[in-house]
Amino acid sequence: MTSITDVALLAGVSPTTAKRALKEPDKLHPDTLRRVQEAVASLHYEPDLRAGALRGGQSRTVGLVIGSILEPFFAQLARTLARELRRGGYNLLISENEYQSQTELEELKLLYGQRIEALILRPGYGDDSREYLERLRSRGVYILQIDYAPSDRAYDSVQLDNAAAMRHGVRYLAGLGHGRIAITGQYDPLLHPEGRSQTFPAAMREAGLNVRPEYQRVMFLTEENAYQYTLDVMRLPEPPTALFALTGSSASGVYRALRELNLSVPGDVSLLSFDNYSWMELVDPPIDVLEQPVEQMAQAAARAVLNALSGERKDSVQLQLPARLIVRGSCAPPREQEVRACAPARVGAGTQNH
Amino acid sequence: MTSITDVALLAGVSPTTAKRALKEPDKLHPDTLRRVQEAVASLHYEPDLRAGALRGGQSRTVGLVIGSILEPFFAQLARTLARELRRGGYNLLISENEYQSQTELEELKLLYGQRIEALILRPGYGDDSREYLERLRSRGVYILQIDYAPSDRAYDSVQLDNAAAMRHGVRYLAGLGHGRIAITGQYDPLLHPEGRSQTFPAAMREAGLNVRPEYQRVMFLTEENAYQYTLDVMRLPEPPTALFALTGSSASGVYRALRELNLSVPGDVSLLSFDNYSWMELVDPPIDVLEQPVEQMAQAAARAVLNALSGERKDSVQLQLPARLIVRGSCAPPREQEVRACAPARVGAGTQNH
DNA sequence: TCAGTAAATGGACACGTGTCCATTACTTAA
DNA sequence: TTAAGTAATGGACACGTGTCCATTTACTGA
Repeated sequence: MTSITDVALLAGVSPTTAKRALKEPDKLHPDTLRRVQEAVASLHYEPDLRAGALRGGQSRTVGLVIGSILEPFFAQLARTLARELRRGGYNLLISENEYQSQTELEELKLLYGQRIEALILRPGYGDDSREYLERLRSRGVYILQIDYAPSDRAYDSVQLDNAAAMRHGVRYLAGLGHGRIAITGQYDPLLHPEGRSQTFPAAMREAGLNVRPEYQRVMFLTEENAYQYTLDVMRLPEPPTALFALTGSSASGVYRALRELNLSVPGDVSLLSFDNYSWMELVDPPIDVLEQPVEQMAQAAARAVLNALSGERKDSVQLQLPARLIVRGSCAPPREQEVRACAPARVGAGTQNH
Repeated sequence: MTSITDVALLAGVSPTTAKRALKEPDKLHPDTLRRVQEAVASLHYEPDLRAGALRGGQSRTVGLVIGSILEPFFAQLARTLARELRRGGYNLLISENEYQSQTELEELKLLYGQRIEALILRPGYGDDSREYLERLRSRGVYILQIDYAPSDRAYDSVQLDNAAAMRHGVRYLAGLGHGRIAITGQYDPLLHPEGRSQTFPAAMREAGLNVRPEYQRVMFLTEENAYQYTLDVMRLPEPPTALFALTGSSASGVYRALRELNLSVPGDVSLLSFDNYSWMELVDPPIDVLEQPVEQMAQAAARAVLNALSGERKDSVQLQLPARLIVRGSCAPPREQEVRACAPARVGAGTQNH
């Protein structure tokens, strides 16, 4: 392992001088500088960043914990974050928690083992990891929640305005005449913490609608779970007239199940989804979506981290970005008999809607 | 920053003893062990892995350079690799090269700055990075190529049997009667190095078909490029009767362009794609694919790396896994007039086919 | 020529860990 | 009681870097 000492030896100078040739070349005599540079070149010397970080006390490293790298939303987030942070001189360590608090804690410990300076986290939030986060913060790690943040505003956060998006989505479906709306997942503070299902009941109430207990199921946000859920819920005596997928990959599972059940969209059931993935405009009908401003979120997050680490500003960051509804054709009014079936609820709702 | 020294001080023992409480607890007197453990708990001490790695000379870190984390194939690869390597006690650093040799070199340098012990690489391969790889190897970094490897077998590799897959795909299309086949990208050793377009001409020759120069274009494997390519090539006087997408996200771009051109699949043009993404069976018609055994590739790669790092075996690894053709309905014989139009070529081919 | 100053270089140490070897305390056998 | 052996603990150093301060060299002006 060639080190700066080897370079110094070859160039016939002290290690300090050799180091200066790399960091402050203008402080060296031109001849010395040249000699050292030649030695560096001939030995192909490259500094050990870990050693430097150890001495300097700063790792120049940021940790990222996301739900799943297979979800394109997170993949794009990770890519942009990595790019922006690198531009600011930081490396990004990526790990997954599968939305589960269980695996989260050990991921966090591993990251702290690398002495990350900041942590960008899609929280899964068991009590354990919650306590650990607090410890991280007390050690000086800047913590930024992304994609979801509990209501207590304990840490900075960048996320979609989930409540508004849910309101928007539910109002859109209710406006078409839907009363029996089901979402692919139910909020649970431990097992399924996220801001969409959490605000679903309120959004329904505002639209004058009720959440049907038989549509509720706590589950992780995977395609497979959404598939199974759809199969089950569409076989109920009174199936939903509209399905609302909380993530893009959930939508894929929903769609697959509907196909298998030979149900037409939007004839038999309407479909609305979060995220705007490119395949969603390729299916027939193309899917109505609530698009997240991913790029914008990632850049805002990167900026918040770089700001915090440069020690410039101390004001709390609580960013909520708006979703954009894109209508393509997967949502339509429910069939006549369905409308009649749930008319009472809807009529009562009509006055409160808006 | 609390270190083992702080723990030792609090427990009233030497740093060496304190360390032993963590690594070789059975060598300590029970009382001492307890005292140290209490100190560790009350200080919430967690070792600095970087410092340990520095002293031990081993970083327990593996680097991964892939084309794009947005390509689900790579995302799944990264996930499984991370999981398997972690099980073996290694961390995975992920970075992207966008299939370009230009950005690759600086990614590699940053990774070596972290003193990775092994490198798993989807090579982009400029001359610069090629030389740098050789240097990495001479420094003891184990190098494994993934998804693509030049024919020189310079390093270990795990990849799809691209030549066989291309043969399979072309033969399938030719068997349906297609003569004008276009692939979404053309091999170029510098700008577009990958094993599919590289072996396309040979596969066509074997089927007795010619590669049309007007279908050839060097381009990165992005959805957008595939989209633009499809628009252009389908507007030629003699457009292809079958499109062969080299990656799953390319297929998405192709599909979008075909929709925009109001071309029906497989009526106007057939579509075959690499990768098997879940949306591909949701579109109408569902897409015929050559599926890669992603999971298997990732596990083989992880095994190769762990073996090499444990110093057990030294035999070269040159793994080529087979693709699986899944027929769903996006490929069909070309229209009558098309068949007639390219009949001469095809008839000549018929005798050589098989 | 000499003092004074700036430029150029070198030495010692610290970061937090792991390893090697030395030291002390305690047990066992003759 | 003593020597030998083992258990338990401590001290010194090294990994490769960055920082601080000391030292040497070159240059300027009177």
